[in-house]
Amino acid sequence: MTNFKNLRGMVDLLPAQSQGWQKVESIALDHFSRAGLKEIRTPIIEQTELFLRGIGENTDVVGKEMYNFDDRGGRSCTLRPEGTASVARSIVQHGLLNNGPQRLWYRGPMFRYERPQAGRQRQFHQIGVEFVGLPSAMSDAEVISIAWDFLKDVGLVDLTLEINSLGSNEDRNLFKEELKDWLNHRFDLLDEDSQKRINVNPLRILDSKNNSTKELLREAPSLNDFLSNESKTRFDYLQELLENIKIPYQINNNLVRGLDYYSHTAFEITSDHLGSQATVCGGGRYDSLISELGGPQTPSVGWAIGMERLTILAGEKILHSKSLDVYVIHRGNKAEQLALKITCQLRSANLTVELDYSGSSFSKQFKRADKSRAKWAIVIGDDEASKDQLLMKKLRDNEKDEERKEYIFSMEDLDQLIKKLIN
RNA sequence: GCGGGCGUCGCCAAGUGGUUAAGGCAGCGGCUUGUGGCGCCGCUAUUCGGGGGUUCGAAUCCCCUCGCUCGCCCCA
Repeated sequence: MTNFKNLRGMVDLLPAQSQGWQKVESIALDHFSRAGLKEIRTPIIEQTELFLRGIGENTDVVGKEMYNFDDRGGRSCTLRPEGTASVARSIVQHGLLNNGPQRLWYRGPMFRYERPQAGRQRQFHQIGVEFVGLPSAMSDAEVISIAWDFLKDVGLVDLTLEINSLGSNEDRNLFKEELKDWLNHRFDLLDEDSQKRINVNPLRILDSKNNSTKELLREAPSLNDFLSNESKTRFDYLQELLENIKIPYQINNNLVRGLDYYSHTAFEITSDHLGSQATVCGGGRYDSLISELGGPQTPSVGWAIGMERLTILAGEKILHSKSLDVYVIHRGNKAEQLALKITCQLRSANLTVELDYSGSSFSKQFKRADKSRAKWAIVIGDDEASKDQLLMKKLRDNEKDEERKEYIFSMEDLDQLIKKLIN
């Protein structure tokens, strides 16, 4: 076998899809720049330790999904499974916080060794936002609104925003102990996964999908009841803010999320058009991540959107590509030279131009011109070339014959020609 | 990592053990060596994801492997 294939879960983005991605990305960039965000680009490889510390050793992502390897110097390296830890690292390393809070966005490939599924690949792409150094509930609301408006603008419908408060670290630790206690008293009633999690990550049991565990958990203590007054007030205020800017939300007290660094606000935006991987956007507040990585205590909030899932949802709507203005048809040696010349000139006048390379009959070239959906054809053959002229013909206009007009231009009259093409 | 379905030309597919692997779309060429959107004609898989096995004979049966897909876990 001499043919090569892509590795499992590593997907080629083909020309048919790349236009849709570009469109989505340009909408994102537009939203980000209007929100005053700056881009940050970090390497896709980091030392493994960063993710162990940042994401948490007991999370699934770290425990079973990372691509790790030793480099030639014997350093343990990891292909980043998410963006936030790297961004936090970079901010601390370069002392960006000395310039005040950072409002940033990033995009790029992430890697997780999982079984591929619809909307899930081993190399996948996130576009994300981080507000670093801002403690207020208002920043939570703003960050959520950036995601929400962006997704709406891409044309997504039937989105649901779910929010929850995980409380402060103290709230959560108190609750964890209480929950562990409660669960241990009912150990035998739990499913196997949940039993394993009791000591490692009891919070995750809360959004167990196991039916009998779900049933049992109805009676369980709720994190909500362990929130301090301060945390509660904060969460209430966030809701008030969201209502104020007319972003509909649902409270989901079981929304915990799988990365250890979250505190207070956690949120997800989901769609029921995605199959079982319903989350398009996930995020939350991470007030202790930066200090965990050796920086100052820095309250922060952010989210990430999965590009694969987003483009699945955006579907056809987004795929309209820029249509061609001109298709250049030519035949003969002299004509060829003029054809290339006029193509370049039109492009520098900002027109979209495609040049035929087949060298086949005019009839064939016209068929291709028609198929290209260009508005105009420019024709250069021996006749035109010898007179330094070109012929321009209007294509597919209202499907009416009288619109198929032809015009002859001399190569000198470029300005007139362009004017004709643009109107 | 676990469980179910699937894999025939660039795309959609028929074929389910017997000597030549339908068809449609797209592509290319011609009818029409200088004029398009229709029509007609022709060409395009020594091969059925890959490897091995069973058989006189396999795309069709078996094993392994790769990939896709759905669900679980988890997440974007």
